[in-house]
Order: sequence, then C-alpha cells, then structure tokens
Amino acid sequence: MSLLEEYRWRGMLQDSTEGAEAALAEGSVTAYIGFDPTAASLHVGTLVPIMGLMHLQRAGHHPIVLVGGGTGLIGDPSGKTEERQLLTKEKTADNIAAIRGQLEHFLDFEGSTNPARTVDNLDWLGEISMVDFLRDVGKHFSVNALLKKESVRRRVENEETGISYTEFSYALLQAYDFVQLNERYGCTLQMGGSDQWGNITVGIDLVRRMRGEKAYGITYPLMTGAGGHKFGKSEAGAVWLDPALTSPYRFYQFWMAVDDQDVIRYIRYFTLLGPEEISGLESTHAERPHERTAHRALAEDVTRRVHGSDGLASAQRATEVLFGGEIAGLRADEIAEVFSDVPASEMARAGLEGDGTGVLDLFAEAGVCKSRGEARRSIEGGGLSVNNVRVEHIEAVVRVDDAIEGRFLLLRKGKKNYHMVRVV
RNA sequence: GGUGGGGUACCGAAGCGGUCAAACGGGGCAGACUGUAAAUCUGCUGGCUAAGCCUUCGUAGGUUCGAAUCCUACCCCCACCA
Repeated sequence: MSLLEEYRWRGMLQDSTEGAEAALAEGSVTAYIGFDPTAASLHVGTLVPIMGLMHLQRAGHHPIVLVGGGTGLIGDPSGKTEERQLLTKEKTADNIAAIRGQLEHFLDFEGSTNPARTVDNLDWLGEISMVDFLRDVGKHFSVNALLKKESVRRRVENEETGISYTEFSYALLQAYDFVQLNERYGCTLQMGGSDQWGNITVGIDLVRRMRGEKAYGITYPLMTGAGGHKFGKSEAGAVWLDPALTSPYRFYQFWMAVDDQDVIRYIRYFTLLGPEEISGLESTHAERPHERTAHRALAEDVTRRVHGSDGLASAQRATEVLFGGEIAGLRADEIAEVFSDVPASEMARAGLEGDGTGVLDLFAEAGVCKSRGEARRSIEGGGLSVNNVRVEHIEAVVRVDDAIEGRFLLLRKGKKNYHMVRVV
C-alpha cells in the first residue's frame, strides 16, 4: 500500500495537490508539518498530523517537524476570529523543547536511513532583515491575491476586530519556511490540517518562484466527533499528551469513553493497526459492542505509544479496580498504587478526628464539587460516594475509621469521576 | 454624522415597579436504563452559617416603602440611512 493509499484508507486524506502522489511513489520525499508552540504540550487534537508524519516516515520518507518559534511569535489568522495574544520568546523556546520530547514517542530521530528532524523557523526568521525579506520574498506576493484568501478576508471584512499587519504577513512567513526547508533539506512536501490549505498552496507557489522547484501539499481532515462536537476535549478540558497535565489514567479513559460511532474511525486515525485487524475489530464491535473490544484496542494502543508500557499498565490497573466496583477488599498500599494516577489531594488527619468532617466540606474542599451547594445537590441526586458507597444524607460525616487503613478516602462523583484524598 | 433598536445568569432569549435568583431553549452536571456507548426519561444548574441571609440583570448615580423593570449621565454593541 502506498502512502497516499494508506492515508486514503485511513480517512486521513482531505486533499492533495496535483503530482503529489506520483512524487511520493517515485522515491523518498522530504516533507514537513508545522506545529504551533503556543502550549508546552501537544494535545490529542494534534495527533492526526503527528500520525501523518509517522506513516510518512514508515513509508521511507523524511519527516521534518517545524516548530514555529518564529511564526509562533506572530500568530496564524487562519480559523481565528480575533487577533492573537503574542507569546514571549522565552516561553516559546520552552514550549518547543517540551514538544520535541513528546514527538520522540512517534517519530524516530535516530534512524540512519530516514531520521526525523526538528527545526525551528526562528533560525532563519530571526536572522533575515526586514529589507531583505521585503525585497526577496514580499515581491512575489500580490496583496490583491492575499486579500482573497478566506482566512484574511474574513478578518478584513470584520470591521470590529480587523487584522493587524503582523498577522496579515503570516502567510508570507509560512511560505518562506517552505522555501528555506526546500533549500536546506530538499523538502518538497508540506502537510497540515485542511485549514492550512491556503497557506500551503501559497508556499508551493513561492518555492516555484524563488527556487524553481516543484513542490506539493497534502491536507488532513479536521477532527470532529460524531455529534460534530469538538474533538479532544473532556469535561476537564483539553486532553494533553503531557502526563503532568493529563494523567495516563485520564488519557486512557478518554479513549475508552469515545462514542461507539467514532471508535473504528479513531482506530484508523490513531493506531498503526492494519486493515485486517481493524475489520476484525469492526465486526466484533458491531456484534458485541458491550465487550468494548474496539475501545480497549484503541485506548491501549494510543496510551502505550504516549505513556509507555508502565503508563498503560497503571492506567489499566486503575480502570479495572475503578470499574470493577469493589474496593472493600483492597489493602491501602494496593489502592495507593492503583490510584496513583487519579487526581488527589491531602487532608490533615486532625480534621477527621473527633466529630469528623461533613461530606459537603469534604467534597468541596477536595475540589470534586465546585461548592458546598453543588455537593448538596449532587447528594440529593444520588451522585456522590465515598469508598464506592453512596452518600445518602447531606449531613453524613466522615471520620478517621472510614478511611481505608486510616490512610485514604476515595471520593467519587457520578460514574467515573474519582478523587483520592490522602490522610496525612 | 443622522435615525431607530439593544446590552439579562455558561450561551441564546423572556421579563418591563413588588409574587424575580429571574420563564423558556441550548449547553453542563447528576440519576435511571445500558455496555464506562448512543438515544430516551428525570432532577439540578449564583453563594452561604440554607423554610433565612448575601451578591447578581452594561457602568455610575437618582426616584420609590420597594427597581432587572422608572429617571439622569456615561460606556459598548446592532440595523438602516449618509
């Protein structure tokens, strides 16, 4: 299966420029995708392009990850309705280092034949002088054409927010990146989300004009869930790859809780499983959906890649216990181990002695409920439990001897929101 | 610049002197059902020392026993005209 056939089969191909397929079939191609260093971690929303690069590398091509240290300082107007907050240079540099580390789980940076590489466009954007840029790059652009670009036009037409000269220039910088990558590494292919199509074609154009070379572009569809809702957001916000921001347990749970309708599609996007395995999962899932075979396969595969076997194992242990229901027979050290991934807080032992602590305060202080009022309402609706035993009364009190071996209290809201309180 | 309309809780949108912590819809959270799914049904959705109190209806003042509702000024939006 060729790379494009693979993309197509996986549903990852939105669009490609003419000749891209032939060029990829002919030999090894160097391709790049740009990532925004706006946060210190990638999140599951950026997983599609990352998987795209992974397939590319596996097909024998050279992936380049361009981290936009320079453009990140500017801000892409695409898909935004408002002017972007600019980041400091220091912040951007930190983010780039963190992102690079995460990408190592997906791409091989060491391999001898076609190693991946990371580049920062600040290397050339930081150097070039204004006059040079305007002479060498700016000359090739027609403002008339730029104004017709969807991303620019929407902002220009909006009298309220408008668009700054800085953001207006974004497309030029991205196009110039492509030229630089072509010159330095022979890069001839740019990939990205479908919202990048405009920027990509501008880049291809500039490569042709400045370098006299033919370049190509490929875009991926933007991710959405079955209901059209945003992908990659859980109740707690974005799902990050950084275990400090989203624990392996939560990460695993995110994939386990995916809608039935989406699960097979996601397996195609986010795992390397082949057609046979996937069609096997598809029929199992269709026949016996309650066994959740497909969900498990998806969650395991992605969690292992991002958090390693250890991260996966602890997420699975926690899941087994949490969804198995019974915790009564477990020892405190087993619980500590299993729940190491679950959000936790500490509480002074003194608070549980004597008259103990009211459940309302307990849940509110642990942050499980936003306020005592919310805790009260949840209890009235039967939504809270301590150590997997439902709290029946708002006046219920928790004492030291309720803690498991005097060390832990396991709070739960709803079916799957767990929280560990360590008694110290 | 002119004329008219408007700013209400997370969002949309009612209310137009007391019965308004504010209808209704969406979203969110929880419960039931199930399979940690979807759909459906039910409850909750400002805070608290909770049958009471406190803070909220663009901002600041004023009238009134009493204002989201009336008056004044200011700020910001929208539509049409120029």
